[in-house]
Amino acid sequence: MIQILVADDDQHIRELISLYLEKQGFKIIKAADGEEAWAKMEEFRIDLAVVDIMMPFKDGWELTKEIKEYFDIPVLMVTARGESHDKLKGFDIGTDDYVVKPFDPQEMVARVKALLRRYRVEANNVIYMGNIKLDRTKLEMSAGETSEQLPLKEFELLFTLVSSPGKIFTRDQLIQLIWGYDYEGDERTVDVHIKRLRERLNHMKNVGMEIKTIRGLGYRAEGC
Amino acid sequence: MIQILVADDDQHIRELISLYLEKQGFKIIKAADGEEAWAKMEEFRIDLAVVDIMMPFKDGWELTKEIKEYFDIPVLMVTARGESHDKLKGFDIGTDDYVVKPFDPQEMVARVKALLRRYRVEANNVIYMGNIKLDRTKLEMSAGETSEQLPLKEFELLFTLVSSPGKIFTRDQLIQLIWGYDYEGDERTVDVHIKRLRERLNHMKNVGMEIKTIRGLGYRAEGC
DNA sequence: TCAGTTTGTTCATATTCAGTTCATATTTGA
DNA sequence: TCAAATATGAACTGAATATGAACAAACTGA
Repeated sequence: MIQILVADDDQHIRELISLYLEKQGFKIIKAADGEEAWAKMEEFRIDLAVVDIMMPFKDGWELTKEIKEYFDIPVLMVTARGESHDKLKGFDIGTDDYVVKPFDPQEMVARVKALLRRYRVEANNVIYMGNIKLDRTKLEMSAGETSEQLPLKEFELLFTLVSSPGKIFTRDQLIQLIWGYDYEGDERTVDVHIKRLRERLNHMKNVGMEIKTIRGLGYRAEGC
Repeated sequence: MIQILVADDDQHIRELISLYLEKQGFKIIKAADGEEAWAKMEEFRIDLAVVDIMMPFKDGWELTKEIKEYFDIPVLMVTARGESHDKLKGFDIGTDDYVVKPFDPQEMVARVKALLRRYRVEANNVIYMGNIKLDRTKLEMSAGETSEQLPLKEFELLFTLVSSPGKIFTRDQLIQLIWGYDYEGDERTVDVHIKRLRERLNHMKNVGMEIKTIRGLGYRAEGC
């Protein structure tokens, strides 16, 4: 069951949002201000948060910042008209998308679904990073219109890195995870696969990510 | 607030465990069988699960496996005497620790705390000082919007200093801690790394801390 | 079955850069 | 003021990584 936190001090809007989302089969946890919203975040396992900017006690910026710091979930912000300047600020602190009041409920629902789709490790076999999509069932990497099938090892390597963006993997860890603990071969094999992956990522333009070398440690996937 | 799931079909044991854990200030979410436990996992944000092996509908193995697949939390299993063979199986699927019935509630509490500590410590790869944040998994230093990746030695040096703010480290101590006791090189190497760190900290504005020289002794991290 | 292709690994070599050293300047405290 | 400690800039070096190519193994389709 997907659970969504709706934080808005205006009861009407709160109910409106909840109504439409419930119709989609989501379970809604409601909060009337920022403090309450944070309390609910701590209590419930939340998949996505819809956050109004203007709220008593703790405003939407503050709340979103805290959510992003402690949870790895998408946040949809609700802004009033004329707060457009703030939008940037919102994205900086990790908002994923926003709607402007008054908004079309259908559009809001669409955005929520898009965010869930984007964030979801769809059936654990599809993950996203930057502009690329990795489909494990097809060993396929795609970006925009182009897509390409990768050799098994290369795919697994990329998939592993992308499954924890930012995390540094040592060669040893990668070998354990992909080749298995009893692999006898050379650690440098990883380097070669990394090189080939980089070539592919270069040929695909606008991938929005790269594999970075952490000298002395290993590799990591990084947005760019 | 730390929230713990207690899954046991025996009401007495469930209450016993809950009682002792509540006394420690934890919030307890209770479940009487595996299915219910999973439902609670989905509903609440759980920090740790205490799981009995023998449960109706979905046994402890199954439950633990699912928990481990979808959540990154420690699981303490409760086994009946004579299930010792199964213990291994339990560890295979990712149990972190177990107690054997009948158990000493004090011991159970101790194990829960140890698990929380262990998991926290492992999450202790991030420390803060002033306005900077140091993420050891990424070798990353960030302050506000900007962040930067440091070379290994520089990072370890900064991390060491910041992990005990105010404490004076001699060059010798730093070398022992970072380079190892068998380092043969020059003590002055520390100075150079300190210098480079200071350059970085200067370029980052508003870091809220500095590395101070204690003439004749060494260095320390200081708020400012 | 067999040539042709793809994938995975190894190896030899080129390149890079973090870490160190060193020479010199500056600061500090008595 | 002076000697000792520390800061600084720059050059060096070697270990780590990147790269190109060759080889081996597995797979493909006729």
